[in-house]
Amino acid sequence: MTPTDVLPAKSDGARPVRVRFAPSPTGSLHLGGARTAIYNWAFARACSGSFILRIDDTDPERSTPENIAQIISALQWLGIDWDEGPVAGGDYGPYFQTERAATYVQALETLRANGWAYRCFCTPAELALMREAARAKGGSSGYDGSCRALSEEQSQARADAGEPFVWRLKIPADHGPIAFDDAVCGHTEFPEDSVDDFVLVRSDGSPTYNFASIVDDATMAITHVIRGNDHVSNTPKQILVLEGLGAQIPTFAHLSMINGPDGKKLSKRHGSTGVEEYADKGYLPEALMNYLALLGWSLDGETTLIDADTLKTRFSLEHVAKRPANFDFAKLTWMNGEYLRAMETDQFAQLMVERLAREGLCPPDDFARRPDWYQALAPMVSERAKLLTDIAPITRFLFVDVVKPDETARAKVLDKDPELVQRALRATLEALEAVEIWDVAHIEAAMADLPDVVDAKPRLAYQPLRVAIAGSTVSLPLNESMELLGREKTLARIRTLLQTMPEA
RNA sequence: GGCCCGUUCGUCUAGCGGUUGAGGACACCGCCCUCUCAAGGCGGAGGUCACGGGUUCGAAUCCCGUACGGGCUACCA
Repeated sequence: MTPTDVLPAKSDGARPVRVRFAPSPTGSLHLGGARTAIYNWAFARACSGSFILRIDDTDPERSTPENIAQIISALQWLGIDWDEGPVAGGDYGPYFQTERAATYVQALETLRANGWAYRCFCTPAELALMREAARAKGGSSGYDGSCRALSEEQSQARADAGEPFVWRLKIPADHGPIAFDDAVCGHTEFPEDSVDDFVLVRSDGSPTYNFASIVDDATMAITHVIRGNDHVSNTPKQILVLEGLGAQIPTFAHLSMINGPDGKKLSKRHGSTGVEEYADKGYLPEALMNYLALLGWSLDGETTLIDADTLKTRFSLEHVAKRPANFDFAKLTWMNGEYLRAMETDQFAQLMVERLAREGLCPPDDFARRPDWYQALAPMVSERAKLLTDIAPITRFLFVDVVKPDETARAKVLDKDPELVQRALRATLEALEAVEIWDVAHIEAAMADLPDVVDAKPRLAYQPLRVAIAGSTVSLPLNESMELLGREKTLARIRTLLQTMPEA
């Protein structure tokens, strides 16, 4: 097999769309990476193309199996599926760069055969000096190409003698500016002298990112390279490699960066930057995907709630914004609430039990044991929760044995008008003790005239009861709460609170 | 230093030369609903479209410059 066999033939015919997400596993999947993955995935789906996951692990120092596993599970959590890559397999593998050494060797062979590569023996010290001098002169600060002067014999002899060297790209002297039409940024041009003869293969034989990545894109027949804005300056280098290889040049689409709320680069300082942290914090994958999709892309400027199915059919590169976006936690959180409320009752109830069980408030199989109870509770909770982590605080009073009035309840209710509290609680107790059938309808009927009985405004008449059963001035609706709590517990809590009240 | 890019309400965005007195969403404020909190409904405030020059009958929309912000400038990715 000759090197060119692995390269797609140059052709003007429309190729089937193939895009890839190629994270380097030097850390977990962060928000920016997740958005890039979502755009690639949505684009592939909308074009009926293929979405490929490739692990760009050419940095041996920082790449770890743990990071790879984490990235994969984060993508799965988000609901992103890939047609080729780790787990999925595919015809263009392997999908780990560390397993693709042969491909890079072949690509280098092709480059050499085409006169596009040469050995460089310069030492790091020499290189540093060179950069310094170039920068002082005020021009571009790249490699000056001194090893180009070496003849093939000299070069080979020094290599044979064991002198360390790297392979550099030999950019044709009269090349001219390198231009490409970015699907997001539009026409982009780089002067030829702004790109230097960069390193292709390190002295240890491993390929650099700018070489391996684009060779893989070519051999994997990638048609659209959708990636972060930080790669714009790498693009001319990669195009040059493609030219040297005689390979087809894909369409590039560079996405703007995501900044923190303060407009500065997103970092831990702003809160969570890793996708899995959002799962822990109680965000739904659908909400995170929706939010991230809208951070730099819009469907029509009006629609804000966009589900995965819509993304998969309507996503397009044309509406991707050029400018960087600031991450807004408040909007993400609002959106999460929207998705929570849109959930089917049973589905939400299951999530609820999962969360409660995690807190030790109920057994893991509690939903199966009393589905009706949870189905009644679920809508009241989903209406109030913004995050999954809100569930436990909201419902805790239904699961614990005793509730203790919190500080606000003390100050604003119990201590404020003890006399009214006792009056209201006694009246409530009396009314509830008479309830024959313990359900919302009967409880409600019994409680309806409480304000008249205690001669207080409704809000004041009912607050003591709320404190008694929930220990708080804020709770789920009372009648429903009492039904769910059960007759005995409800009455017991009212009596308990009454006993703690000072004698009037 | 050099090379590239960006700049519309606090934030995310719509806008591709006239139909825009710049539209939507989050957040904020008010009212309604109401046993609290939410949810929901209604309404409000918030933008001299970074700035300065052009081009044009007409510019947020096209061109040039300035300022500010960002990226790259490694044998990192």
